[in-house]
Amino acid sequence: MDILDSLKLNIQNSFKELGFEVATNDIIIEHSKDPTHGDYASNCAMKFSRLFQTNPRAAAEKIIANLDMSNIEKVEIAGPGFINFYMKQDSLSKIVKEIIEKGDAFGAGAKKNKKINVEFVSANPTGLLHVGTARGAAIGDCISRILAFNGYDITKEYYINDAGMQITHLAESIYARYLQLQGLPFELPDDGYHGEDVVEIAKQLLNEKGNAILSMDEKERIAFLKEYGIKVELGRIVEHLKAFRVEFDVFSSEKAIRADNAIEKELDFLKENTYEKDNALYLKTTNYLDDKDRVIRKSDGDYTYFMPDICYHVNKMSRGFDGLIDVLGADHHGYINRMKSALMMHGYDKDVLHIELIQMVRFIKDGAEFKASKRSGDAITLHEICEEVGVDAMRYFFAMRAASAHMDFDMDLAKEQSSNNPVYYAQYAHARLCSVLETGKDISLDVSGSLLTDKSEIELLKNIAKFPKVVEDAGVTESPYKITNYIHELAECVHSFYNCCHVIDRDNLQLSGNRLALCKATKIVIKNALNLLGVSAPEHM
RNA sequence: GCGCCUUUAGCUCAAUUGGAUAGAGUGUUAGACUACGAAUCUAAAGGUUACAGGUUCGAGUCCUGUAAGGCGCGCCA
Repeated sequence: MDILDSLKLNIQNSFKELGFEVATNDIIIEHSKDPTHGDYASNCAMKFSRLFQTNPRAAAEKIIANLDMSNIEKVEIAGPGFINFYMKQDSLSKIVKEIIEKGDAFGAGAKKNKKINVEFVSANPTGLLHVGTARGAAIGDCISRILAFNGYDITKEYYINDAGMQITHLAESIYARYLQLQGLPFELPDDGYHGEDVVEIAKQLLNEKGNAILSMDEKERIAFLKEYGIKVELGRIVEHLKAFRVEFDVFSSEKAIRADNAIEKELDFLKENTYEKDNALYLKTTNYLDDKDRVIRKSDGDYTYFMPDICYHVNKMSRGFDGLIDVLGADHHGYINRMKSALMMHGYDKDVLHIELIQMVRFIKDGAEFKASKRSGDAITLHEICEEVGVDAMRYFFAMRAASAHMDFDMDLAKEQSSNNPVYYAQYAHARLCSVLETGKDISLDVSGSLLTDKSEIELLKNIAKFPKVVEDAGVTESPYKITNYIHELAECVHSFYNCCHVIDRDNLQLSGNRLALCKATKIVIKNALNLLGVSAPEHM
C-alpha cells in the first residue's frame, strides 16, 4: 500500500476510534507545498469539525491522539486546523524498491473491466491534415494512453465521413485536375479543393488509368473518383498520423454504417420522437437536453449529417462499450446536447457519452495571426510542422495545456527548436540519469534508500511516490496537461538533486548505491510519464 | 438577441476541484563547473486573480450582475 493510502486509513481509523464513520475518499491528503508544513497535510479536522461540535483545532487534537505513529515522525496542528505530518525517512524511501520492482508498470491502475471508445481526429479525407487538427490528435491520443494506463480497455476510433457532399466536391476537384493535366478544358468547382495534393492525386490517376476515366458516365465517374480519392487521402492521413505516433484500432466508415438500411431502421426506432414540418423530419431533442428540435431528414429527402451520426453512436454503443468519448473542436459545442438526447432516446444515461472539446488554436506567424484555410491550399500541414519542430516537441506542446484553454501556437518559436522548449528539460533529466547510471554501472544498487536524507533527495522521493495519484487524477479528469505539469515538477527535482548531491563517490559505495537506486527509480518514472504523452525518453541527446 | 468557452505576473499557462504566504515557464537582473552531461542549478524582481455584490470558519475556485474577447446559433458537415 502506498504512503498516502496508509495515511488515509490511519486517519479513518482514528475517526472510528472516536465514533465517526468517514469514507476514505472524503479524507484529503495534500503534499505540502511549503516544507515548514511537513511532508503531507490534511484538512480533515476543519472539514469534519461539525462532527466534533467543536472548533477545528480542538478536533485535530482528538484525531491526532488516536493516530498510529509507526510511520510518522511527528504531527503538528497549524493555522486554522491543518494537521501536518512529518514522515519517518524509511516510510518515504521504501518507494525506491517498489518502483524498481514494478518497472514499466509502476503507476498503472488496477484493471477496471470497462470498455471505453475514444473517437478523435475523424477528419474528412479530403486533404492533408493541417496543424489545426494536430491538437485534437495529440490530446485524443494522450487521453487514450492515460486511460489505458489507468486500467480501462481502450479502443481508438476514427470516423470517416465518406458519404457526404465534401467527398463529392473532392471527386469533382480531382476530375478537374485530371482534365487539366491532359490539356482539356476544365473548371475547378467553387466548393472544391484547390490544394497541391489534389493535383498529385490526379497525376497518379492519370498514370494508373490513362484516359479511361473520360469514357465513364458521370455517375460512374463520381463514384469511382470518390473511392479513389478517399483511398489516397486516407492513406496519407494514416501515414502522417503514424509519424505523429497516433494509431487507431478501428476505422468506421459512414458509408458502411449506412448500409443495410441502418438509417431507416434507426428512424423507425425513433419514430415516436419525430414529427414532420415543412416536409422535413424533426427529432424532438427538446424532450431531453436540447434547446431546439433538430432536422434529421431534409425536405429534399436527404439526411442531415446528424442522422447517420446518431446511427454511428448507437452502433458504437451496440458494440458493448461502457462509455464513449468524442474529441471535437470547440466549434462543435452545439452538438453535445443533441447527440446526448439521441442516445437518451435509446435509454442510455446522458453520461455514457463524454465530449471533450478542444479549443481553437490561434497560429501566430511573424507576430501576427496566421489564418490557414484548407480549401485554398495554403494551410500548413501536420506533416510539415512535425518535420520542422519534431514530434516530441509538438506532442508535448499540445498536451501541456488544458483542452478547454484557448491557445496560441507561435510558429516561429516552435520552429526555433531552442532549449526554450519544455520537452527538452524533461528529456534532459532522463538522459542525465541514464548517463550517471552508465558511469556507475559497476556499483551495486542499494534499493533500501536508507541513506537518502538530503533535502533534495527527500523531495525527489516524495515526487516519484505521487506518480500513481497523478495518473489517476489525469485519468478521471481526462487531462493530459496534469502529466506534463508533473513531469516538469519531477525534472526540476532531478536537476536540483543532481546539482547538490554527487551521485558517484567511489570512497562511499554505500551512499552511491543508494543514490544510484534513486536515479534508477526516477528514470523509470520519467519514462513512464513521458510514455503517457507519446513522447520519447532518450538516453542520449 | 440567445447559448458555450475564456479573462490570474510584461507574455504563455498552473493552482491537488472550497484550504495555509496564488505558483511554474519565458522575459529582465545578479551569481555558480579542476567531480557523474551548464539543454543545468541558486537567488532577486514582477499580483487589487477583469469589475461589483453575495454564500461561510475560509473564495482565483460556488451564486448573481456588469465589462471585454473567442466560437456557435443552417433543411452545412
